[in-house]
Amino acid sequence: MLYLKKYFTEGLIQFTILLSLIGVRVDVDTYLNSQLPPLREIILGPSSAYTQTQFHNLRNTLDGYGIHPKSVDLDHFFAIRRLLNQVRSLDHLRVPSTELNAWLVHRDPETVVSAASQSSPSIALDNGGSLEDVNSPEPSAMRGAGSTSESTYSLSGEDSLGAVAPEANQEQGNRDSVDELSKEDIDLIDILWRQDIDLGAGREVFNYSSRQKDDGDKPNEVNEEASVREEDWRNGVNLQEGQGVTLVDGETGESIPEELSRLGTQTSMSLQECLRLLEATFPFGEESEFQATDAAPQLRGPAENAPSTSQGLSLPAPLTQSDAPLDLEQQWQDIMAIMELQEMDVNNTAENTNLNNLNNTQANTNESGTMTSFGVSQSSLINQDVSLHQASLPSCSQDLPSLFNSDLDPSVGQRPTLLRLSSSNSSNINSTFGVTNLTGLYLPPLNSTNNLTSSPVLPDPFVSLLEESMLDEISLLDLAMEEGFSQAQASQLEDELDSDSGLSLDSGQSPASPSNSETSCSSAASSSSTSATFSEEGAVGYSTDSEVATAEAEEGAVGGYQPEYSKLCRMSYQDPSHFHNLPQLDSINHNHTYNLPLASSYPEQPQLLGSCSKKCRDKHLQQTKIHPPREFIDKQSSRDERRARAMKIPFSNDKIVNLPVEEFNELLSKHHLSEAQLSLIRDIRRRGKNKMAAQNCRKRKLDTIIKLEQGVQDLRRDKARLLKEKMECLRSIRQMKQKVQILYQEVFSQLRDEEGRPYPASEYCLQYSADGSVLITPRSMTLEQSRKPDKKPKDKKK
DNA sequence: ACACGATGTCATGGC
DNA sequence: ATGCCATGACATCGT
Repeated sequence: MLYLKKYFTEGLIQFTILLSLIGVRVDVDTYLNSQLPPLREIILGPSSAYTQTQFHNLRNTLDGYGIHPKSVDLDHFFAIRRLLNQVRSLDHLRVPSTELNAWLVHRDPETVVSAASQSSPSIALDNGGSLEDVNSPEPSAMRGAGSTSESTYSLSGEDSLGAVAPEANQEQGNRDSVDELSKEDIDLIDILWRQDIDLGAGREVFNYSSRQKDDGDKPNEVNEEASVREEDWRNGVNLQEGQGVTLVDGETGESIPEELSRLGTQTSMSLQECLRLLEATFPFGEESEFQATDAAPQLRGPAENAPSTSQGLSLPAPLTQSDAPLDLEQQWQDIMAIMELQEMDVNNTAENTNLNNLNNTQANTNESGTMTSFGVSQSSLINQDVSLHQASLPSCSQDLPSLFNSDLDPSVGQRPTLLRLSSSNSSNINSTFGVTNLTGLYLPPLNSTNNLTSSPVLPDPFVSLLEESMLDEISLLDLAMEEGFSQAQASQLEDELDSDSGLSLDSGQSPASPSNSETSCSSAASSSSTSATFSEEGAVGYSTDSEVATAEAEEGAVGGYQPEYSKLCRMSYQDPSHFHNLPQLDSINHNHTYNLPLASSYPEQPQLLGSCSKKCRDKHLQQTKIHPPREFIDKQSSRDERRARAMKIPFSNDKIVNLPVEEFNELLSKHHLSEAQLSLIRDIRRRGKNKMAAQNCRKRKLDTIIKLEQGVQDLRRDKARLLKEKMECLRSIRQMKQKVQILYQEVFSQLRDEEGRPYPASEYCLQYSADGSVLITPRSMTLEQSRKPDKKPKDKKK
């Protein structure tokens, strides 16, 4: 539980975030696997499945190797070959393009990474291997070439150690469950675990433990080592070896131990064989080739490949790259490189692997071909994995301080090229990560003590990455804004960009729908044989459909009563679905008789229908559409109509309601009506008009609500747009600051004191005066100036 | 039986 | 002063 808890708390969150960003399929089970043996099997299945796919390629690659010198036995050779293929296949299977991302992820939660590597067949192993490789500064007797690389990676080794230890712990836990560990092993595990807790603090101890095992293995010949390892694994020490061994082997940067551990975890069957294979293959320089060719390309992507292979092979490559002109920025680049080494060992290794691959291509044509292709893919992968890098950054940021503290190894500076590349990547990652999350953070470092190292200056790649990250956010906003900007998206954006509670627009569509429905209402009404045309207000000027016309003709062509029409409108307005319901629509259409003296025209129907429930009427209506008007008479309509009829009003309610005052008065004047009749007519007119007014009023209310909702949406869009603009501005500002920083470094590097010596960046810095002049000032002065606006211009002005 | 929405009606106020 | 309109409040009806 402790392991799980630790992993979850420390790295799982970040890891999950990264995974989500990357879209990589990383199962939490992988982590659990280390802890929970049963879960391994789950992984094993898929891995095995993958292996099948990979075999062909792997065999080809294996063929390229030919018989390894160590493999004396032909049978042994075949067995090794087979196992190797399996191992490779596993690697391939694991990490597609996304694997690179996974590798980075492991870097960040170092402990997690290692654990994941072991447990998860896919990614973690390689990482752990790389890390371990880095970690183990010990002389890798196994690998001559690896030794050189080791020194370079030693810096990162700490991190890796931290990462490795967890793996060991997890694996131990797993294997403990399977196998029993000796007290020594347990003690060692505990030590490692403690170290893991410190995340690399206990590196030495860990290395020592690993070394012991490794040393024990190393003295022995490959076969012996293999046997020893096998024994360890059998004993349950495998985990330790997986850890420690990987460390030892890791010196070469080879993830072999991890792979072996994987095999052990995945399939207990082939451990011995795997060990033999590994020993046979790896002990020599070929190991690097092996990884580079096999593992690197598909599985690990650039990053993963790099670690293992890079160590052995990478060294030359960096040197070659070192030739590249680094004049201006070397100082800070060196620093950056150091930082990057810790952080971006993966990247370096990847690049190294690429370089190594290039170098090796001549030696191994077959593999070289694959490698070159992979190298391209790797680069692409790196670019694609920007998000992942970002995710991994946090750990890097943590590492930075230590880097500064540890200060710089001259060796680091010696490898500017690699460092640069890697550093650029790493810095990008770091910077991007930090910047994305903390926009303002970047600048302070530039001005702050970091200026000494000039690490703050970010290479262009960083800018690009930053921009990409920025663009991603912006793109989201754009999408939201430009493309419908669904409320869900909008809400997400707001949640992401700004935790602004605000109104939930979820209801927004529903309000919008009414408006749509309203329009649709008109269209529907027109389409539905009702040629009614009503003003917004509602019911003015509707023309009845044919049926209505007939009804009116029958009834004496009373003016259509608008309320019904408005009713239709309202129905549709509120709920467009009503239109779809033909019966209702029909009823509405037929309802024009509402104001008419239906009693006269259909004296009988209303009564019959009135006795029936509305459902009954609906049924009746459906059955007998021939006489719709009868059925639509409701109480209220019938009430006034009946009253009018009872009062023997000579004209329809429709006319009473809708006629202009003048005409209405004329109409009344033409007929000799009693006071009761006149009163009733006025009441009918009043009620009818009030009805329409009420409908219009309600409609206006709805319209107002809709408009308000739309206004909210518009405001949200504006907000998103403004945020986008803000992001763009911030981006541009960052770019400008970067440029300024670069310029600063350039200028500062060219400054010389009276004796022609360059100013140490640690002691001096450039100050920008208000008049635009630039002064070089001791940092102590700057600190004082920050407190007091005193400036002592020193020497040069530029 | 109750809640809710739709609709109609009344009363009121403003234009 | 009258008519019209808008609107709140209430009642009614249907779901």
